[in-house]
Amino acid sequence: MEYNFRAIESKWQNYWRNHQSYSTNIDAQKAKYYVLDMFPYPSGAGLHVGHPLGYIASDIVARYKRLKGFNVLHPMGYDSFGLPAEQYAIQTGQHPSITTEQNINRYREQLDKIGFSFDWSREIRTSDPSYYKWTQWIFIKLFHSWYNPSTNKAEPIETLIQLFETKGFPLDNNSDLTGNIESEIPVFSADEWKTFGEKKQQEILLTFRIAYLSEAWVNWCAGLGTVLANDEVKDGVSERGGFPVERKRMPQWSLRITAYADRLLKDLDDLDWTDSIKEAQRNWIGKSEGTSIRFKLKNQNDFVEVFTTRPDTVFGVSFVTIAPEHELVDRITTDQFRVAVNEYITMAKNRTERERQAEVKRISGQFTGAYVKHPFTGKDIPVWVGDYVLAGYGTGAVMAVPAHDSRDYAFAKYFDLAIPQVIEIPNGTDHPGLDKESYDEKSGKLINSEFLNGLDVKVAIRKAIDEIEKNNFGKGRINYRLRDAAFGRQRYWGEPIPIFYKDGIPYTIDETDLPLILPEIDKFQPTDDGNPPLARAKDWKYKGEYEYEYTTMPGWAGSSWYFLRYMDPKNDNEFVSQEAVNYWKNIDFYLGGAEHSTGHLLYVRFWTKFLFDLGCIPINEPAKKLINQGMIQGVSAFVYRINGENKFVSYGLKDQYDTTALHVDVNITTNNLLDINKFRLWREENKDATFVLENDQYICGTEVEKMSKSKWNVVSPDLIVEEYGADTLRLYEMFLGPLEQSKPWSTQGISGVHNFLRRAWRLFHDKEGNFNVSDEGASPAELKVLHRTIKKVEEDVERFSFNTTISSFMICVNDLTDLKCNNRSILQEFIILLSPYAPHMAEELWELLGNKESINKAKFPKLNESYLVEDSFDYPISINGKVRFKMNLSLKLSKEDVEQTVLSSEEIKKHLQGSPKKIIVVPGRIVNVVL
RNA sequence: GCGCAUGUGUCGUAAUUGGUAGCCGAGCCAGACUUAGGAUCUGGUGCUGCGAGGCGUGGGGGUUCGAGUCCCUCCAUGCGCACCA
Repeated sequence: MEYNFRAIESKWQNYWRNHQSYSTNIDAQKAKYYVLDMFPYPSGAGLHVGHPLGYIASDIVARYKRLKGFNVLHPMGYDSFGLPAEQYAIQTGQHPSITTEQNINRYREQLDKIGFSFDWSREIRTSDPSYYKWTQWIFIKLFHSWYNPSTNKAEPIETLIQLFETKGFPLDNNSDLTGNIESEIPVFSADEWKTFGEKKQQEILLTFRIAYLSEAWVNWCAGLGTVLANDEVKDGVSERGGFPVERKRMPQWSLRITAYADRLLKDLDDLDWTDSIKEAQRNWIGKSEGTSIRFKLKNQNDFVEVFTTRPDTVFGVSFVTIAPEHELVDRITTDQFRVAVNEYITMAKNRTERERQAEVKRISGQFTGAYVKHPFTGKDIPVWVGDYVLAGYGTGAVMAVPAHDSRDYAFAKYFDLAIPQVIEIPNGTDHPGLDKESYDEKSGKLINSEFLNGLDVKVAIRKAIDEIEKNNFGKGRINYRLRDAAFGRQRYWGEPIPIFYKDGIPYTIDETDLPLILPEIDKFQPTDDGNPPLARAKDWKYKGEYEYEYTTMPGWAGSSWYFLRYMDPKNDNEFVSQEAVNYWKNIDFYLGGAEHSTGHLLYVRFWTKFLFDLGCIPINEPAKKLINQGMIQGVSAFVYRINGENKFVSYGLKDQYDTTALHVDVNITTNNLLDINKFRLWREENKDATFVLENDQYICGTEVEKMSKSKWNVVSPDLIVEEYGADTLRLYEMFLGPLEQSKPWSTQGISGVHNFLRRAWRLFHDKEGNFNVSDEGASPAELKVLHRTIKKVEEDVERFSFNTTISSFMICVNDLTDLKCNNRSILQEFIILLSPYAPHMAEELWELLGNKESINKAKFPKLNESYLVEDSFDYPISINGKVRFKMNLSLKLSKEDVEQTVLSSEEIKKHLQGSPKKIIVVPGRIVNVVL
């Protein structure tokens, strides 16, 4: 019987389903292992061959760990709230839940065909009320918590109220409570606090909550009609849809992730994640240490506070620049300059983010007419407004040191401002001089700087901070680039925020009223008066009386804690039971795309730390080990239409005509050759197309691009499964190259792995195709092949190198075929090794070998190194003609003999039997001697 | 501009601690078998040279008895951040 993958694969997929082979329960007797894939958003395009890449790798790890005796949690679910389903609803009126349901069914069908060992009894969907009930529950916790800087963790808001009741505000310890708080909090005493009414108290508390509502600058995307978080904006346009994004000030729910900035940064060190992801997160958090300095305004009892990392250059300040949005602008501008300043600010505000970024090189600014006093010299320093200063970073104001900062330099040159030098440019640098560009390096000796003169930059920085703090001009300060995360979306298809308003103050709904179900509405657009779609819901009031919050949670809310829910997905009383989370703890192996590095992966760490602080879970990081699978790109195919004609010219001849390149569906091409009949049927307008061929063929042009429906380069795994089987797909995707590398999809070489499976199958069958294994004892050669493979497979899986494992399998099968091996025990162990990679075929052969239980209950073979000993001599040697000689310890000499013996190469030769052709000389290592 | 990653035959790649570079697969060449299959099997295949040999891991330099691997520098590609003070 030939290897009939179709029959085998459907047989075993049914078996696994009917026997619930992969459902998992807590088992205190066994060590746990948690393998998790980043769950997909179920898009309308279905799975393409890129999706399964990571799922196959994680499935191999899950199956391998089961064979190793671990209790493996390997769940799957759907991140099913999101924009595309809603955009589709706006266009067609079809409810997003219907679209989502359809897409999920299609995903499931496709996933099932690949033979994954997911525990589907634990499936979750973020859009399911039984799931988002707990997302809302966590939001309520976030609302009722504040970040206590002196304990450095989140605490119930009651502990803050207690502090207010006993000490008032600010608190007497030196912890910088306001460092993370944007709004200005008035000073009040404990007694005053008690006299404040409910409304005033709630307003004050709101500014401290981890989930808080405030007037804030947001990324407003008019195209999507919603606010976006920083990581959802790329190059000034929305990541979804590519619509322009502008800055806008509006009331906005935010999560105080900035309170966790330092912990998010520090704890990266202990994570086994790739450097690039950790670096991306470090950059995103953007910690910088510096100093705040207050510059007193001339003729006014107020000051401009700046942030700088270069306090050493304080004597080089020639002006101060503040952001156009800065609250001081209006107050300090003199009448003489008011018109010009207002004009400038209007211009700056009307530019979109994209325009602003595109025009980085263009310098603009306006003098306000105001002056500040230099803190040390008392000299007058002009104050300018400039949009190169960002309102959202630091204090929104900078002390400009044009001689030693390139941006200040450009500004000073443009407006012809002074450029005083305070650092000597060291000899030997190729700096062209201060009349050409600024000197930004952090090295050199200070000059023209009073008490800093003669000091080296690094020393001067410390000295400057000391002096600034001593004179109370400012203080050392740590700044983060990270911004609090915008949490409300003016959209329908998301979790309703469990908030209602009473007297204009937000309150959380009672936990017993959860979940707050997403109400039905008839249209998905915003209302005519600009409210989010939820405002359309009829009779939707809390307790029939209070208005609900109309914005919904962002896409990343549900995914920020889903790994916990898998542990206990059906629990109606808790988001996860203590028993479950204490057993499963964190993810042992997390796999997903690198595109989530500053989004999901930061948020899930944030929520985990928050839940840890409140004592809800015993872990403070979600995943110790993370691997990012590379993207599988599509290879797009192009046809070239002669302009103005319905005539297409083959790739090699296209330059002789005036043509337009058009994407063509890659599924109607084979090896870049266009199937002309299919092309004519593909689209109505192609029916009468004519062609200019080369060698009677139409050759398509190609280009590697992201796999996407619009580029017609999507290859579905279904076709591969249909033609070659799921096991071949699994093997091939792993064989393509290192998991983490991106690569274009190509089926060149798929026959190689397919043939490998057929050859493996043939090991178990005689020439006539009858199942045939022998019960004779295994030969030493066969044992050697087997154990070499065991060793390699084990090492490779442990270091997540799957492509090399497959080479080892191929070598193993080649060797066993050469040895004409049909030994039962050898083949049985081999098939266990193979089972994580090609589970269907492994199950079938396992059954033919007479085993009653599924192969996933088998034990991973034990390695016996003694079968691996080489029969050749092993030697190292030689430094500068003098030769230290080392011998394979299993042969003649002891370790001590080896390390003490010093011989010439002639002498080595004497020690060797026969006369070696070549000796490879290696101090301290063992290498072959070629005889 | 800053940061991170990558660079090896015709192609995908391998070489776990510095130790015979190119395993495994694809492609190509030759042959065997054949009910002609997109089958199977055998041999060959880094470059160069008739040959012994020489040269070869993006370029240049260094450390080392020995470098694809470590260090410096430059180049190219990909990704991330970007007027972040």
